[in-house]
Amino acid sequence: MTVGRASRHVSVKDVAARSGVSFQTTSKVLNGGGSVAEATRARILQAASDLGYVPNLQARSLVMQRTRTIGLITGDFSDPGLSRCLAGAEQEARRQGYGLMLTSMEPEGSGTEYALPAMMERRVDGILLAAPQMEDDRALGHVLDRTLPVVSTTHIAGGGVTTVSADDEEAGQVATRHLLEQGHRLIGALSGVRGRRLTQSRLRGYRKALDEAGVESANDLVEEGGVDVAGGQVALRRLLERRRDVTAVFCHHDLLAVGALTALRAMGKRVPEDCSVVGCDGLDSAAFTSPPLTTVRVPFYDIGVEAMRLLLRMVAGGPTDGGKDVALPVHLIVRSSTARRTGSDGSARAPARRAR
Amino acid sequence: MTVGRASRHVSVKDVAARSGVSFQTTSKVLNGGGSVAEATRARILQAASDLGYVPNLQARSLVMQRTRTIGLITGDFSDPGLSRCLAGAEQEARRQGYGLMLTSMEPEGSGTEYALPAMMERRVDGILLAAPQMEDDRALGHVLDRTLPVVSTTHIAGGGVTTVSADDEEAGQVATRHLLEQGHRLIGALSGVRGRRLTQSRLRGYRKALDEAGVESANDLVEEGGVDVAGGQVALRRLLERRRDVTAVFCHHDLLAVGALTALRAMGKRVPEDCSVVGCDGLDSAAFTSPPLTTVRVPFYDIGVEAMRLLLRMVAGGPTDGGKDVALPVHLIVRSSTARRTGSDGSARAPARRAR
DNA sequence: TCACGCGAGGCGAACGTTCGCTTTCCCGCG
DNA sequence: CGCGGGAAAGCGAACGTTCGCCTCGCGTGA
Repeated sequence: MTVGRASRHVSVKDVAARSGVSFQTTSKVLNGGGSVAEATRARILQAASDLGYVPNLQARSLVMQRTRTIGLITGDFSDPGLSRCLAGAEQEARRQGYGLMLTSMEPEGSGTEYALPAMMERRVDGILLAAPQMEDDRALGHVLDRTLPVVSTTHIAGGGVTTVSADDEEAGQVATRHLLEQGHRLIGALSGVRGRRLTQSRLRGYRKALDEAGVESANDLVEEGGVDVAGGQVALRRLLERRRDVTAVFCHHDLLAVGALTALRAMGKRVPEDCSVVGCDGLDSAAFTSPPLTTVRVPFYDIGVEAMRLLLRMVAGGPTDGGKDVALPVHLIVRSSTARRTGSDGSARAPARRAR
Repeated sequence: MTVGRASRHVSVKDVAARSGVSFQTTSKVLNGGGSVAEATRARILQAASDLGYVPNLQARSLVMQRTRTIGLITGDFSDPGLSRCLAGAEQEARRQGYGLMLTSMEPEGSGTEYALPAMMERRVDGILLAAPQMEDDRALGHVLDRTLPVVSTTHIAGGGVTTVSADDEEAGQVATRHLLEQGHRLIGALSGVRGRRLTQSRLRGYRKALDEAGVESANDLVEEGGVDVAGGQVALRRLLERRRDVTAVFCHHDLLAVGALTALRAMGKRVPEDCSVVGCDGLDSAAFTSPPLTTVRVPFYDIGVEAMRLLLRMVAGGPTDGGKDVALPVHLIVRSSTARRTGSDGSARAPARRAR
């Protein structure tokens, strides 16, 4: 039950008054600069702690022309991958003593008009973009102030923006190779949202692996699954309607794979005996599907850390090598949703290796 | 390839110079205050837009003594529930024109020493706490400046902090009642982290429902499952070792339920024929377990919205009715992991009602 | 003895705003 | 014709810092 307005914050002047020096001297002490007698230093420090002095970063930023704050523009953080990435970014920023201004955008992409101005008004030192849905938002890429350091975890329309992400082509390739090694020759794919860079890369990896092995990579082997489990279900159905002889499916992300798993079960097909399924992303939950999902682990957390690290380096005045693209390695996690291709009998069960 | 440091930001003085008035007049126009001739107003506005003027919120905050910024202290946002809640809070803050300073804390609870000062230095107008792991952090509750509006989504040790959360007791009660209605009489529970308020509330609801029905609620019917799927698996095993005649289990959250599901399958038990399972939280993924999980939906998003709304009301100077507790309603979602208790034959399959 | 140097601290300005008060000017009314 | 009043704009101060430069006084070397 607080009564009135908060009592005024204590400022450096208050501390100065209490220790009998000018406020500038106080400032010196509190930032470790200048030469101050040991006695007065101690007196000031004491006064500051007595009064519970908390420096005002607003004022400091005003004169320093930097806020030690990074703007974080993100999409939907219910997305497990994104939120891992955010966690990494946040932790790294914190480690380096930076604050984070958070804005998210609606799935439909609205919010750009709000997010950018909000960050600019607050004079953030740099911007970290982690919003897949705005990779083709031309306005954004255009509006983005070129003088402000920016790093993105997705490709940005205008180009020229530094990017940190996973090696998505490799991901597609690794997943597909795994299926090929298991003897599969007719391998379908459930893709993510068609237009996205991410989707294109994973698709490219998939095709590359097939080509390497001299195996068919027809267009009607890939079906767009979109973004969620339900999308995976209908995509798998459609794929199997067209090509019922498919023995393995590469899903562009784990949610699609979950959809595929449930759809297959509903159709009375056994996984992996009748059809192998491999996912991508390596969500925690993928370890607990039935059967546990073989997937390609994407280091979301590290992407966040690395992106933030790069951004802060740019902020600190490092070389603004615009448009540099960093790709982090991925790796396969073999569980039990994939197995050697069998003849008509479903005898061979155990997959090659296993991991958690 | 940007060359030097960013060219100075354009300030209200620059705009003033360009339109031939004093900067104070410019300020007047830009905030809509005071009386200014229509002609000059237009001229100033034009100049501002020509120059691409962006107001400096730091400076404004300095004189206004408010930042229009809320500090958000959160736990692990990989937690789907938490991240939904954050999404709600973010959206509501944005809607009301507030910015968000984000800090998260490590699972072990470290970070408090960092988070609070970081927020105070930046002079946030209020703090939204959404970090389950620090509900028993005495230091926090104590340190928390009583003059600063604070709302939390979990109980805070010191007390006196306004709280917005779900009606967790009701959740436990609803879930358990559902099982009772299905004819179950020996109902186990897999609890969350023992010490937590949340766990205690759900447990209380569970016991209340059992008592109402005059059914046994022995202590050895509840097993601590902790926080993740793996925890759910071992907890279920332990529970069934002790009481193998249990026909239904109430899990304190969906991850535990997933663990229970996989453990039951591994033990060769069918769900729901041999054992019904009901979860809690209503995560999206619960719709895609096998079988799809009956669960109690917790309105995480709304909790975020409501908490932020309340906080902003306090910030705006509304009554600081300290320690008020808001509990949002929950509701049952019936899927196929629960069914009527059967005799020894597993004939009755279809659950009462279904929903997605 | 005197100038010089240096340690300790103060002073003024600047950062980009908002806000209240004053000045100027013009118009209308008594 | 004089005066009050209101619209339009300017001015000064304040918010809480940092920073460069100045001043003071004391010890020291020539």
